[in-house]
Amino acid sequence: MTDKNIKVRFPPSPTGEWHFGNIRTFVFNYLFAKKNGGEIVMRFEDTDIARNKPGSDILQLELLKKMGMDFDEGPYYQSQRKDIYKNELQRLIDNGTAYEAEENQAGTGKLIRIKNPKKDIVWNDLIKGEITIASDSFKDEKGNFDFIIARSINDPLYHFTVVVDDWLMGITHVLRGEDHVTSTPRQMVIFEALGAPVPLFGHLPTILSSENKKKLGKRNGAIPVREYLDQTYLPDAILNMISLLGWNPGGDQEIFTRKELIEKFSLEKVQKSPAIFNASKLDWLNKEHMKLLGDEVFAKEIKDRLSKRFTNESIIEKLIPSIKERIVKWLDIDTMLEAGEFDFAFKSPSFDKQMLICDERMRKGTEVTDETVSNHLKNIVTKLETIPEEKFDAETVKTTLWDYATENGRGIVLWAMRIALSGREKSPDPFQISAIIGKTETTVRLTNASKL
RNA sequence: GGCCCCAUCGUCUAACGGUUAGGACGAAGCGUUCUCAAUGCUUAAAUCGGAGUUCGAUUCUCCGUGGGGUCACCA
Repeated sequence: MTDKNIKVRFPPSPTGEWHFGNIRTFVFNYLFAKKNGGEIVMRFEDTDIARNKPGSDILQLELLKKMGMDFDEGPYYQSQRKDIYKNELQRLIDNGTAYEAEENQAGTGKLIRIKNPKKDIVWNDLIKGEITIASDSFKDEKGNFDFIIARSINDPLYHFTVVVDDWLMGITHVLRGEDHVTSTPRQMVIFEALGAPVPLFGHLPTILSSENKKKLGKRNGAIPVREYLDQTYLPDAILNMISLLGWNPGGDQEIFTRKELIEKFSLEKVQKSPAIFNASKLDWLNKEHMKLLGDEVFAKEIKDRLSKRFTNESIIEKLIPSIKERIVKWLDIDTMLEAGEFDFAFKSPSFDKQMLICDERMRKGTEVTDETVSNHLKNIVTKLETIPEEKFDAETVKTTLWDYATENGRGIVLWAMRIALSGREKSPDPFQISAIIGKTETTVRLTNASKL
């Protein structure tokens, strides 16, 4: 079911970077357009020169690209369309729906106000249903019912430029944040004055900050989406996360590919009430999406990152499985790398001999001396000597040592072995380490430790 | 405050007017285990309140309460 006539828009103002609240609106427009075979127009609303941040349009475009969200038309810049607005403004004055009022504050001309139709304005919101707002609500503090649409004939304001553009660009569906609900009747009045068809409106519930449950914004710690990308969260995981914020196709499924999201999206299933962004779910989703990528991608990411510090490729290769299960995002590999968590694989550890003795919890009351530990390590070496070089894998090492460890206290024996091999309190198990570093290195490290 | 919108576990949410109100994240506990992870199992956790309609309301209506949005010569 596609409708070639559907056309939506992305209309950001270039005033900074997007957070989840901003991009969520674009995601829903994107999903809606893709689902229905519609088109997307990109348009920068930069009529307030004072608020614009130079370069942020580029940043926003880059983010869209990184997220894999494309558009079909534009980007337009409203600042380059002043002639169009001027003509339309003049037309409204001529047809009597708007008029020039008092001098503006800047003293650069006369304000243009639009006549209040003095009626209830009703529309059927795609998400919220029928909404009625009386045009009397346009009244400002000074009691003026006719709201301002331009500072002067050369200086149009937001409501006016939006309407003119949506009309001229053939926008059929305006999907935007709930914060625009009260500006919708004003814009409908402008559409009417222009003699333009009114598009369909759908107002998405706001995303609230977990901090103070207010609309997400720079003030309450809204993190730019770019930072999540920088932290190597997957675009598809972010897309999945955002989509589920205020929308759900109706079942128990949580993991959606981009394709599935597009297939299943529908405005009817959009929630009416605001949602709070929950970062820990993103971690989980990201992990799930990494799994979807497959083993080769894991291998490549891990190799690329480890080879920045280490050169022994066969060891890097052996490290892959144990890394794979520990990470939530690619950046975690770098973090672990910097924390020295992989050093044991490439060089002998140095550690204090106290560490070889496991703590009370593991030795369960048994007295352990340096000497017993030393003997255990020597015995382990003796047993490992019996394994042929080519059969020195984790499984074989384990079966070779298991009974001995069990008889003498697994906590005592295996802890000592693991420390002797890794020098770390937290690491993969000693059998895996042995397999990674190989027979020779294993026996050398164990022997050295037994002499401490 | 006026106007508009909304209301299910802590969070995201599911449930033709009939379900022991389901799932997921997170949390807790247990199992496995030498550690950390991972994994498996288990548990706790919600229909805002009050009327009404109905044989029967999470679901429909009204009132209350609560939350959010918005009230610029910003967008």
